[in-house]
Amino acid sequence: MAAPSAQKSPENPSAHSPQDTKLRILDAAERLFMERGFAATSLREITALAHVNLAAVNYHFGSKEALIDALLTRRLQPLNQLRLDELNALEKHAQGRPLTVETILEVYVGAAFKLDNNPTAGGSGSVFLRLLGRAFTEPTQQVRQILQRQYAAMAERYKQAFTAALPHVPEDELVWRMQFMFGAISYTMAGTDVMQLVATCDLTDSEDHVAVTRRLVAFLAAGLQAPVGAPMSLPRKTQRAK
Amino acid sequence: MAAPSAQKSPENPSAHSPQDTKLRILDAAERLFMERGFAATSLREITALAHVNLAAVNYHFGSKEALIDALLTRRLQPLNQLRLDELNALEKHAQGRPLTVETILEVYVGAAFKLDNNPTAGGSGSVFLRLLGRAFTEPTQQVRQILQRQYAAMAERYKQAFTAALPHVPEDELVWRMQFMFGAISYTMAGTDVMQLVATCDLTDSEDHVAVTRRLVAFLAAGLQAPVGAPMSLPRKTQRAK
DNA sequence: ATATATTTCAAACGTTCGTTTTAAATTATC
DNA sequence: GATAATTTAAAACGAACGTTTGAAATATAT
Repeated sequence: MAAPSAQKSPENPSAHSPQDTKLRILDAAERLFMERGFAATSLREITALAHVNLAAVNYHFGSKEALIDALLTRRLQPLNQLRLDELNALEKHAQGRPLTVETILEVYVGAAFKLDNNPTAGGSGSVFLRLLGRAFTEPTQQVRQILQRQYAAMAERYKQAFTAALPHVPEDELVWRMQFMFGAISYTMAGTDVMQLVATCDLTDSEDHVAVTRRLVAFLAAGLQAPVGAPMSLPRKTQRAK
Repeated sequence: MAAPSAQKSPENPSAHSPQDTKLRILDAAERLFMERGFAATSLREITALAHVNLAAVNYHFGSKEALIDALLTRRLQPLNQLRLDELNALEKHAQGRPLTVETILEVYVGAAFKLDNNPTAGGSGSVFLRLLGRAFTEPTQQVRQILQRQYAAMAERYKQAFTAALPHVPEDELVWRMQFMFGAISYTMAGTDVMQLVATCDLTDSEDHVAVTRRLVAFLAAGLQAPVGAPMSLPRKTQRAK
């Protein structure tokens, strides 16, 4: 049985508290899926990193697909629940007065970073956030369905909050702007610095978290609040439209 | 030899003008990579859709990796070249006066849709744009390198144009906002409507192109022009800042 | 028309994949 | 401490993968 020296790293083969096999698999899979994508990661790589037997995945989860499902759900469910709870709490505290766009955005973006330091992963850092950013562009119907299931209610709730905060923006326009918003956020979370313009900003560093959040919120708030109409034809300054 | 009945669809097995095998493979691969991703698409599926022999891929391109490279380059090179040319032409026409943010954005986004109706693909529609949106979050180092190579110079050129159009935005802030911008654009191009909020907006329809472009440009222009500093604390309306 | 180069084709290569199997080891229950 | 249930383990399954091969077919050049 060996002394339970309690080294929880998935890379440590010796320490193996009983029945944490599922967690070890989830953490290893999370990391490898983030680094290589779902299709390009084999169960053999996952079980090797987790130091468990190959058959353990099919025993504990049933299949590779079911593993992906469990992996996404265990993070997304608490994350989007937190987003709902904090928005509800803020609106309750505001007592009828509409929230500002910045406040809503800060709650939405901030929730991702709050759960990021979750001890569940044993310090897996922002691994899941980067995986999530990529999952949004995943072609497989399975992943798409999981994301839709996990995001539908939350997105509808935030759409409602944005509607109250942006009375001058019609619904169809708001839906598109939320689409743009999700894109900017997901892309930022994924940490794919397209052209190495941003040298090496480590999203794991919590100091960068608040700085990026501030920049992202300012950008998105201005975009969401942009004047509606036909800004295509305005020759120069569009600032004072409407 | 059969009568050259000139049916160019990759799905037609009968018509097979000599030496268009490479094009048939590229078009079929483009579509399947878009629908299922790079890793999840096999060469057998590609050659079956293209109605060519399995070995043709390795004969004409060398490997699956080289096929991906050729596939991305044949679209990205003209696209980003067009973006550069049109921006240069506009600045030349402006004769020293700085361009507006909207103008720059319209050129950048519009170029993608211009080349989209390219007859090269035999009417493949917006297949590549959706593939491109996903390629930006691709984990493989190979794809990352291709994108960096194709985007580096163009992004630097646009950064310069934005700097002139946004004198009040410091460089590090601009780099981040361009990052957000690329995210929103890529995500929109990928056509992944996260939560089916947008019912079924077909990006192939050219009428939607201009509408989406107008919305996207308005959103991004406002975001790029957002007031800098500490917008976190502003309580309500940020509209009339600066 | 003959010779040369290029392209196509069917078949097979060795490897790796997700999954299953069967037995051994471990844990829980009485 | 014996019995039952759960978990781990090594090995193998068939299928699908990217790639290679060598001969047949086609195009090109002389």
